[in-house]
Amino acid sequence: MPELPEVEFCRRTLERWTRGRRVTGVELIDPRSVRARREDRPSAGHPDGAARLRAVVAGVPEAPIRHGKRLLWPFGARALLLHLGMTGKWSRGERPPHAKVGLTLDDGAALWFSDPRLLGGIVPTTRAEGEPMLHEGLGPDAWHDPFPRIRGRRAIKVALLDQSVVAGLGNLHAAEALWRAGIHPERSADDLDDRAHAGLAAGVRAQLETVLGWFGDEEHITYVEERGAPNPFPLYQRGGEPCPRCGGPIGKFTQAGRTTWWCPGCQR
DNA sequence: GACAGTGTTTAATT
DNA sequence: CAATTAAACACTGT
Repeated sequence: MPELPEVEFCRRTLERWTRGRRVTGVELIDPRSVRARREDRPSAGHPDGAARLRAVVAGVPEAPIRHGKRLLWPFGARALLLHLGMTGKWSRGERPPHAKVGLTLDDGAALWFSDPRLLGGIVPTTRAEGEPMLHEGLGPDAWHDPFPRIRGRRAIKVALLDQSVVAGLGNLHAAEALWRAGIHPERSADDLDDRAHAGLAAGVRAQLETVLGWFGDEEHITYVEERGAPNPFPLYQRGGEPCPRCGGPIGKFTQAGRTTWWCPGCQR
């Protein structure tokens, strides 16, 4: 369930699973997961998805490239644009529930794309067309690129969720980054001085670095994903619990239709 | 049964 | 024009 660190982990695992391999089999289990255009909704599955998918993976798989939450996975001259949506996941081994696409490799391994809510998708395209699709409408990558000076009257948390401002942050990590920076989620971007902006950039970097560090380079079970795994976040789904920094109760409210968790004691 | 949920797009509204 | 809200997508878990 992916924001930038989870998508980056997905990128690394796909690269590791397929380096030096070829795809020998493709199974399109649910045609709704393959789209003709990036912005298409699940109800508009690609009319010729299976054939287009097969044509792409006939090439030699290369390392996927990430920008924000999108991945471009080149296979020679063709490529797949991947988005995980809310519940998309690539796994290896046993076929998971809600598997939408299966790939068989020449080492016998099976790779699966599963996505119960169908908010993710796969767009078969060419490398040439995929490159602009990877970046279209997105601001600088929150991890690789210099953090932008955010402007506007909007609440800073809402601006952080706007992928055209900065690409890769989602509801969870945006809230945690603001907590790290000690900034109130409803402050407007224009209201932040240079010092607060620098703190925000540092908070985002620290948040992403921390979560990327949890994954490391090896195959790991991810936190919230495993049912019953402990929640490692100080704020996420912890309304009413004490803030680990100031001890005050964590609060939550709604912004732009999403739940914002925050600490009234240490976010000004 | 009701509702929230690590996402994105489009339309409607203020 | 800037910004917000609602709805849609489809399904699981509480």
